Amino acid sequence: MGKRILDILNTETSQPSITAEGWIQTVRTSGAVTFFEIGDGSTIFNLQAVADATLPDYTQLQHVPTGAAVRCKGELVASPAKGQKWELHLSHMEILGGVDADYPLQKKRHSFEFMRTIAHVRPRARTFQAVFRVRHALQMAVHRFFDEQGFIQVHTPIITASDCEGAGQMFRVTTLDMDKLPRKDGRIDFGKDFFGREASLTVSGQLEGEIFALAFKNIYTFGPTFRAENSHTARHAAEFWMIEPEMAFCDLAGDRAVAEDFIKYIVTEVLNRCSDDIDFFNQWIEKGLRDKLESLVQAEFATVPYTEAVAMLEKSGEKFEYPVKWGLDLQSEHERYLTEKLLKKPMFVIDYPRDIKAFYMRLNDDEKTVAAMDLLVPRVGEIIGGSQREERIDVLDKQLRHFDLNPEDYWWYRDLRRFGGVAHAGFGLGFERMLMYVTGMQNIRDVIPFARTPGNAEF
RNA sequence: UCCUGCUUAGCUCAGUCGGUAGAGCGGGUGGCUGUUAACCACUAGGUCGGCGGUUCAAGUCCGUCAGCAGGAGCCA
Repeated sequence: MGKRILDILNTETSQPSITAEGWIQTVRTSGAVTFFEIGDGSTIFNLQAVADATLPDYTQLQHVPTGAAVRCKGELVASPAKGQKWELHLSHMEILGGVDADYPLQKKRHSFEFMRTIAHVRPRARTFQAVFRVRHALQMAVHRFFDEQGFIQVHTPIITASDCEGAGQMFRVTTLDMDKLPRKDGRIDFGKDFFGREASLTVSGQLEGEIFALAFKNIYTFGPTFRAENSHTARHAAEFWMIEPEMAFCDLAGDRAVAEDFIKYIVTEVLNRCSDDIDFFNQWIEKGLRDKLESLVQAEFATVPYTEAVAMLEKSGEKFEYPVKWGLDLQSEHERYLTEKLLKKPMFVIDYPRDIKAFYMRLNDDEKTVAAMDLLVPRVGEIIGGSQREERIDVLDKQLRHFDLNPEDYWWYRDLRRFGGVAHAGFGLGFERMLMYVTGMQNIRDVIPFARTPGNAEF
């Protein structure tokens, strides 16, 4: 195994003899000299390999196609031309894997839409190499942050028989024979199914996360999440990854503090570890991306109660497509106006009306609002949603009835309030949405290796 | 599910008022002593998404179906 391209390019001195392996990104011929750019995914930059007529089989090798897998040997020397510090003067090049004529990647820009149809070669393209390097770095940063803060990661179940999750349409999991469904009283008898009851793929690990928070104090989940909504937007996928920390002995202010530290930490990590990739996105994908990220890290996040946010919007004089009124949820145009135009920095909106939020959020003393928080950031809008959880069992039961839910279905969730229950809080962050924010990519399908969306599960 | 838009060469697109199908990139061939979105010349490459209609004549107008994308809703 030869050195990675990244290591070769970071060499301090010239090298009389090195081996480099990778895929041909592009070939240029000028007179008696041919330039091959070779990449292996380790960095946004390619290694320029230079060949002339002294190379054995030079005339054949001039025609090595884009995409070919090669092993190169030669001398690494300082490059006389601009564009790269080092280049490889070839003494030998071996083609390990050729390329058929219908190789779809060309040395030009393709539409992201076309790239989605060739997800098996898409990771070879520069933009996607950068996306998936950053995806890895961001993921590592998430684990590192929580580990350093003393959080325990919990692997909450992917298959759930709990119908208490109640956040959108769920995918059913079954081993029943679809052609011969067992029936009882005219309805499908899920008692005959694998788990003896209806089962689905999880839409959230939060409720199970609360169980562990009430044992380990600070925990987080980071796993796949599934929503069967027929959503056709750039921000929705049927399968995505979600991060959900949960902290016991913690109120909404503590929740906010963790969220702010967390976002700043993971963005800082990406800036430090993927600086070249961020430069690439800054140039080709989103102008001003680097400034956006660096100012997020510096900014002191604001906190505005929902009631005040509504008042601010009402007296802004701004014309909105959707109405602004106490009791209505904020539309993304409202969120963006607040964070981009009015405050010009990340902001938490807290204390939302109880009727537009979930049953488990802690009821405030005014009995009209709940201890919820959304973190809004410029150019994206909502990126985190969280709350302090209702720990008082009488109030929780009242909330369940208020939302027409049956307390018996939530027996273990209620037990947590009877067995050493204590104030606790948490939040959820869609990993791909964060990745979109950090890379500037505008479609969630382009930050997931193999995206699942309605009608699409080819790869 | 609703609304809007798109579908023309391998890819990205242009195609005017309805009148013989176009460019760039990519492929092939040749040229150029250092290129970096290389450049220059030549060349091959088309069921204009499917079906139906209007018309002397449809890529273009109308209807319909399909696929894709975006927006809304829902949310992460």
